[in-house]
Amino acid sequence: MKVTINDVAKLAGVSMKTVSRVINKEPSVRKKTYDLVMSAVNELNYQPNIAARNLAGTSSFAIGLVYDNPNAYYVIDMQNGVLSRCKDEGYELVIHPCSYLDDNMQDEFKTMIKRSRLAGLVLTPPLSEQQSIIDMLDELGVQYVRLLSGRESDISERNNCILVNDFAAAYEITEHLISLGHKRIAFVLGDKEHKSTSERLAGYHQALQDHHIESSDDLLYEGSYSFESGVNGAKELLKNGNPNKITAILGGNDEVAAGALFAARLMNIDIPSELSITGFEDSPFSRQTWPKLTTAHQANDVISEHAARLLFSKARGSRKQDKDIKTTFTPSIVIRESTGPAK
Amino acid sequence: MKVTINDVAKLAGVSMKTVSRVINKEPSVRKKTYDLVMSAVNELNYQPNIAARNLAGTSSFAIGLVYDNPNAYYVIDMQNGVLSRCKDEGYELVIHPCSYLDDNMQDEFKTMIKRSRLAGLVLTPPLSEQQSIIDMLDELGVQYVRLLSGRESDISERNNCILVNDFAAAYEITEHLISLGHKRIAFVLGDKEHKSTSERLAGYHQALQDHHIESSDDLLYEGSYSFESGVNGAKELLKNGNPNKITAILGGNDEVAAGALFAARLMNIDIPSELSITGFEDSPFSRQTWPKLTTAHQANDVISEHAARLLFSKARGSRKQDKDIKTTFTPSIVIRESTGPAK
DNA sequence: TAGATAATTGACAGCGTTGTCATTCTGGCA
DNA sequence: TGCCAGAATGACAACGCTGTCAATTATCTA
Repeated sequence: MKVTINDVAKLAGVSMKTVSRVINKEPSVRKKTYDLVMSAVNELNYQPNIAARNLAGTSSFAIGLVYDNPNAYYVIDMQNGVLSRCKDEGYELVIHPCSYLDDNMQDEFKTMIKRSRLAGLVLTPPLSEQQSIIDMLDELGVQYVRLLSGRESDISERNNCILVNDFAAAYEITEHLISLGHKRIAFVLGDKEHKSTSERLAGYHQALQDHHIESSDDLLYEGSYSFESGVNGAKELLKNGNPNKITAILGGNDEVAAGALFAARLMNIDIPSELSITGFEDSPFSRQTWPKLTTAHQANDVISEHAARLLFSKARGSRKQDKDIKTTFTPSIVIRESTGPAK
Repeated sequence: MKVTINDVAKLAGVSMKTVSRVINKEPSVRKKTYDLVMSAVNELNYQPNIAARNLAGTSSFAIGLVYDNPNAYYVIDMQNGVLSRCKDEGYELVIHPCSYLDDNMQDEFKTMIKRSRLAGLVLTPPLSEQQSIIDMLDELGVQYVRLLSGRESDISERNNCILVNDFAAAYEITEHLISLGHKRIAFVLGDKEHKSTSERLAGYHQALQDHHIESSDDLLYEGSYSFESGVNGAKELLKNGNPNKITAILGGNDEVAAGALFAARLMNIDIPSELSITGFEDSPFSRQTWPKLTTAHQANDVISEHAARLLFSKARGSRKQDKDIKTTFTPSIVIRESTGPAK
């Protein structure tokens, strides 16, 4: 019934260990031997037993994806990206959602890691930004790759980070609005603990400054990355102070932008003739609102796939960086119907 | 550094096997011994090694979640539900997305199962409806629980199914519309291969019949469970034949309903004064459209958690059904702003 | 209280790999 | 041809747990 490495060895007329070498692509196996073993593997349709490999080997054949993000689209994309890489490498993926606000989390997390002896971890924001987590992982000696919002320049330990340049994305979006004649551009910010929030804000500020438009704090709403926050932020921004002056709103992400759109509807403000709204990320969301959102495309599945690549490359202990691995991603603007000329 | 079962045994002054019994909650361990072992476990902060358990034991400490569903909200909910149960039971979750249209899928699937020797599988629709998959699993002797759309009566092998009564949900939604005075109620159906589609259609028909409203094929649009399908379906239904007569549209699910809403906007049709629209599932979607959707609430996380419960209970080989496990779920209507009196 | 039955515990051999280290080839060079 | 370094292979002991079955202890019955 179940085929073991011994069966393959017997059929190929070599030792167990040689089969092991072949399936692990270890060097110093003669081509002839390699082919011999492989044909036995195929003939018997041999599948190495993961549990045994995990037990016997120094590291396991599974990596973990750790996230604390309520956005379903985001998580799924991340997951699929990592998963596709895992499949290619013959690894398993262990999913670990965890709330970084939860005090027990760190313990539980530690337990999880000890139990499953993962080969490595992919950390997504905002968890990837938590120094306490990083410290713990370093202490435990666990490999990890962090997905971070940032620019190439400002991260020191580049070799285990994948960067998303939210600064550039925000700059581009803001510039797009400016080119449409907007001057009073508001921003409904995401959670302020998230690095992406400050990066996007910085990009926005830089664009304004470069175009000699003065920024003002009453154009900012400190919200969170949620639909509701978008609703509330837009309501607040549009009612307060100089309602008529604001001609464009940057949503912290697509959900926020969708919320802003919702609020505009409530207030009978037409989009885009009276107000332009933009998002970030280009989640399916942005194509399902009315009107469709101008946003910055961020291929989360591709990004996470590269994170997994990097992790495997590190796990293999290859010193030199794999050329196929891209470690910096810059979202690019997608112009749809939610933005138009300033009136 | 790493604590093994032997360390615990030594500290507790019992044999390895007794520790094993304790951590596996096997019967016939004296209370005193149990406490002794447990305190040793706690003192050493012992974590059983999953790989070793998997290798030594007859079945592994991991279950799989298999899905083929493009809906991120759906998948995430399912995943979280199963995950929360896994955590309680000390199991790992292996995620396995797979396209049921793909010919290689079945092979790949088989490989995956052989590799990881999962304790069981949770199958979500539409995969759970594929007879070929079921046959394969039976042949392989793999435990599984199916999530299915259906009524209690019509499933024979009840003991490994969790049912969602889409019939009742559709009936209730349709009745709601009828009570608002609607007579020409259209339905943008989901993928016709999905059981949920036929169940919802049947519930709709039954409600119409019970209220002596005649149904007609030109009130039906055969689409799929996507936003685009909702857009196209609504366009088609509202332009064709008797455009003015249709006063309500049932969306096959929330995405479809959101699409229909989008189409209505395009056609300058006001919701709900000119047209009522409803969804299914009560995904976050339904609260983020304008206006918010009347829909049927379906707690996918709770449902999948129960699926996992059932799976574990079966894996444990308990003959009698665990009383805590609910195997039938009936979504209940949530009335929001997308439905109103027929004009 | 003896004897029998049931409950509890332990010894030990795997589970299917990989790591270590010893052994056997191979080809190159004197 | 003979010798040697280095490449290729193999033998065997882990890895940390659970299953099996035997040994021990507690409990019950007459």
